[in-house]
Amino acid sequence: MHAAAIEEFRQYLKKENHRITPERFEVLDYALDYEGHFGADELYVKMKSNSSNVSRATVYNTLELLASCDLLSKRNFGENKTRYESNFNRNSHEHLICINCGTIKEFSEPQIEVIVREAAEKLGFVSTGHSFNIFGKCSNTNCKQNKNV
Amino acid sequence: MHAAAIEEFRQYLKKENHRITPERFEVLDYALDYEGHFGADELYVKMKSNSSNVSRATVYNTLELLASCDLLSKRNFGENKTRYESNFNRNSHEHLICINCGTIKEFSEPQIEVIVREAAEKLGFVSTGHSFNIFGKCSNTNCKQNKNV
DNA sequence: TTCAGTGCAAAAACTTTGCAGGAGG
DNA sequence: CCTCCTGCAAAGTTTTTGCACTGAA
Repeated sequence: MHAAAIEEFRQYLKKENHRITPERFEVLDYALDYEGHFGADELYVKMKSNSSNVSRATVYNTLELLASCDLLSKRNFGENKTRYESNFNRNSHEHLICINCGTIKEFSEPQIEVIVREAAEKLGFVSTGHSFNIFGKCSNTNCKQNKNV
Repeated sequence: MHAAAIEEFRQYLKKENHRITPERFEVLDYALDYEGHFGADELYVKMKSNSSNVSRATVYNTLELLASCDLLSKRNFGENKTRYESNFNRNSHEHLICINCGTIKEFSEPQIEVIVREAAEKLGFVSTGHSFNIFGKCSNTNCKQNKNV
């Protein structure tokens, strides 16, 4: 299924002297299968409900590792919880978030890479990533109702 | 001291039918005096240590109001806590965050407003704001040490 | 064999909520 | 005088930590 991602993760773990454990690959599997953005606890609950017995601590720890090796991206849309999304076979993109219903849309804008590079250089940073979120109100008719962010 | 901001806040409260209470202006005062970005709880602790007796709930509530009327901006730098910063007499700006020591630098880039406008229009959103954060490593020599984000 | 990784539960950090009393309009 | 706001503490949410045990190398 996610053979390429699994291989990439395995090599990363090896290189960084982290142990290769079945739990870690189980988390990877669930993470890549998740549609859209997810929180660590959400993933943990989903795994539990599928009768996995991976612990909460392991899920949190593994997601951190997966973000370190760029298989996942860490996001934060202003709800004080960390969200992740799969990077696998995806291009860089930015987010538009509806402040009423929580709908998240994506867009790409090549110019942003240039801005990142120039700002980092000017201020003496080595950039490792960025997040660009636009907040607003979407055109969805029954928008107010579904507070399902 | 912050006469103009106080007046603006007063008018906002009136317009929105919120009551005008001394506690709210006390929070405003501390918020505008705060150097840089701060969390709600940080401000509460600071006020307590200055023997203010405004409650935690009131601080959280008032900061929300101050963000609604644009005297403060709400930020989130990926630490799962809401941060605020004074907007008063400040131009729009973006942030560069050091992932080691938490140093935050600012920069401006007029092009970003254009990108925001175009993306919102294309996806049918009415934009109410944006956040653009670049993460990276700063050039500070003793950077690893001070984890004082 | 060794120690990083795991499961579990408890603690921590930040925020929200419920309630009773008090003050703004 | 009617409620909105306040203070307080308790509860809620998400994440981290401590500890003893297990299993990868």
